[in-house]
Amino acid sequence: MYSFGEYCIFDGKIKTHKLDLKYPICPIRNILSRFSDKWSLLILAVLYTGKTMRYGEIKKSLPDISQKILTSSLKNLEKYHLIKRKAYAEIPPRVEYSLTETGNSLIPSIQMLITWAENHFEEILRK
Amino acid sequence: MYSFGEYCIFDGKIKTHKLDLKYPICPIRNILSRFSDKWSLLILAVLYTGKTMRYGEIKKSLPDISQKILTSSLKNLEKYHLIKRKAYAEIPPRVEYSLTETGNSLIPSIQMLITWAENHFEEILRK
DNA sequence: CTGTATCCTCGAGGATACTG
DNA sequence: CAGTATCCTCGAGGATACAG
Repeated sequence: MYSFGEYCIFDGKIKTHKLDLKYPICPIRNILSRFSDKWSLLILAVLYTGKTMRYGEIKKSLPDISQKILTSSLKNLEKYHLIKRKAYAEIPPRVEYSLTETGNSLIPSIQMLITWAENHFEEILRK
Repeated sequence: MYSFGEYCIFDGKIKTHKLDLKYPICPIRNILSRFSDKWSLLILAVLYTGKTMRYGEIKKSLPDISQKILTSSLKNLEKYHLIKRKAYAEIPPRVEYSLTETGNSLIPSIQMLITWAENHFEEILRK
C-alpha cells in the first residue's frame, strides 16, 4: 500500500491536471481525478457492453446527457487514451467509438466498484 | 454484467441524491456518485493506512484540503456509513475517525483502481 | 483541537440554436 | 448524424474569521 501522506503533498494542481514535479505521483489525484466526473465511468461501462458504438447509440444509452457534455467527455476519454474514435467519410457522417486496450484494462476495476455498490446498496442508503 | 441501458434511464436525479422509483438501481449513479468527489477517496485511503485517526491527523495527511471541505466530506462519508466518528468529551476536544465495515469493504476496489492508475500512468498521460 | 459561519470564485454541466 | 457555438445556472470547493 502506498504512503498517501507522501503522495498527497500537492498544492492545488488537481484542477489544471498538471503534475507536481517536486513530488512523486499520487494516482488518485493525477490519474483517477481525470475520469471521476459525472459521466466518464458510465460512458466506459456503456462502451464495454457495446464493444463498438456510434455516437447516437451512446447517446441513446444515456438519454439524459447533453450533446455538449457527451462530446466533451468523449474527447476527454480519447485524450487520455481510454477510448478510440473512428470517423468515416460518409454522408451522413458516421463515427464509431470503442475502448482502447488501456480503457479495457480499467473495466475490471469498474466492475468491482459496481459489484461493491450493489452489494452495499442498503447499507449506504439506510436511514 | 449489467444492462446499463436499463439502469441508466434516469432523469437528472443525480444531483439531489434521490432514487428513481420507477426504474431499478444504477449503482454508478446512485451509489458511486456519492463518493466520486475531489476528496472522498483520498480520505478513505488515508483512513485505511491509519486505521483510526484524529481530525488533525487526517488534515495533516491532506495538507491542501480546507477545514470546511474536510468537515463536510467527513460528514458525508459518515452519513453513508463508510466511516464512523467518535467524539470524546475532553478539553480540548478529541474526535477519532475510522472506517466502518462497509468502508473497509470498499478498500480493495480503491486499491485496484490505484494499482491500475499506477500501471497505466504513462499511457494515460503520454503526449 | 475541532469545528461553524460567511462570502466568494470558478468551472462542470446544461439549454438552445445552428452547421457540414 | 455528429457535432459547434453561445449563454447561463448552480453548487462544489475555497478563504477567512470566529467559537466552544
